[in-house]
Amino acid sequence: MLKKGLPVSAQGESVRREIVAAANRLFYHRGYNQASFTDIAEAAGIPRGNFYYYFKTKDDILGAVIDARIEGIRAMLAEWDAAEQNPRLRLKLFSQMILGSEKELLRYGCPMGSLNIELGKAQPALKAKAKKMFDLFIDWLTQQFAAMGHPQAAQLAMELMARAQGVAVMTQVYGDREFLQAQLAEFDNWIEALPS
Amino acid sequence: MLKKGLPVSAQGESVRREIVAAANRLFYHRGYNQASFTDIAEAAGIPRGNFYYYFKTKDDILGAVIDARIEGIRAMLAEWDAAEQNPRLRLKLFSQMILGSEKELLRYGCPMGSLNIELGKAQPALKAKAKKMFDLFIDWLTQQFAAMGHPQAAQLAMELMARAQGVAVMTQVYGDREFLQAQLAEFDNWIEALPS
DNA sequence: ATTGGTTTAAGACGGTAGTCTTATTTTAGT
DNA sequence: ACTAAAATAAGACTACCGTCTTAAACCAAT
Repeated sequence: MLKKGLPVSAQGESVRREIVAAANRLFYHRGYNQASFTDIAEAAGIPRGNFYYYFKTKDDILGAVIDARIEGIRAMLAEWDAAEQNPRLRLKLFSQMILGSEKELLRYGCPMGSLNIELGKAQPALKAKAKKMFDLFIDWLTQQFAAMGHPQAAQLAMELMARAQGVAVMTQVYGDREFLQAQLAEFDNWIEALPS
Repeated sequence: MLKKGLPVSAQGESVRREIVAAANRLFYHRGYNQASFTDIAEAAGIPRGNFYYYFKTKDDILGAVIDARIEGIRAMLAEWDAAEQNPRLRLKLFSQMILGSEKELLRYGCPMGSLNIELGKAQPALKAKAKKMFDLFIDWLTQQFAAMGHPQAAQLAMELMARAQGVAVMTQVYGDREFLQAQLAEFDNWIEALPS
């Protein structure tokens, strides 16, 4: 028998990816603890019992989901870096990304923020993994502010991320897309008004 | 038999309040869906089976918890109104309140924000109740900004609450009390700098 | 002291959670 | 075609979830 979670053939790999994709969606839409194995199996189109071949525990699935999200974030940030040299314009790509996920944001909030909040309450080991998604953004934002010659780049990054999270929370709480759009317009103004 | 949730004697009332207090704490610390009847019963010091006498369903308990929280918020806002006439200084009471709950904020995030995010994902009826906590603050903040003669008082209220929520999220994610303190100091500066 | 309603206590109930075992089918290399 | 590994499928298992019933204990009013 094979070590769990490491399918060998290409088709095994693709089933595994389907499970992760379905779990990713469900963890976001319902929350980690409210998404059951049965839910994920149905969404992925595999029988419930087949799970154990790919993942030993639900926590392992979350681990794989977070890894996939991290990979996605890395790819997105690399894309932004390649598409735009000017850090100010790169920051605008960040705000455009948020606007682009408007619809899901209204319904489910920020996938990083809501997951971290849920896990932070009583699942510290899992939360430590989930925090790494934030680290990627914070590091990237810090780089942009540093490239603009700002001495407190890391603090600015935290500030901007906090504003984004706050907007995400209030947007979900009030289901208010106009608030979201207005706040993102404010982001852009703030970015343009940044010194240097 | 008596209509559930309405004990008659004083001691029945006090047991009911203990249940609500224990549930309140656990819903905050673990999340609504992760806090079980068994947990609450243990914390309240009553046998599990005794619940049904006071509450028909878990949702009913949450309803009572939210009512209690709303009552607490109302009382707090009334206190602030009584203690301070100047709206600018009232807003500082708001930021002081946040600082005062620093310790729990670091561990569990904002009790209003985290509950709304959890319920917003897949329990719309319960979330609608939870949103009312936000309404109280938003209305109060709007009143203060209006008293300062600001034409866009409601928008400012949403903005300030969004910043507070964002700070709460990042504070919990990074367990960073210095960030919290620095951001609250910024709040105070921002409040002072507000035009009349 | 008895009665009748209030409160407490214990536990049964069906359902579903996550986990795990086992048997069968499929696949790829020879 | 045969074989050994990989993958699928079905369902058993324990534990705990929220819900609900029932009987005993308590208590105040007569």
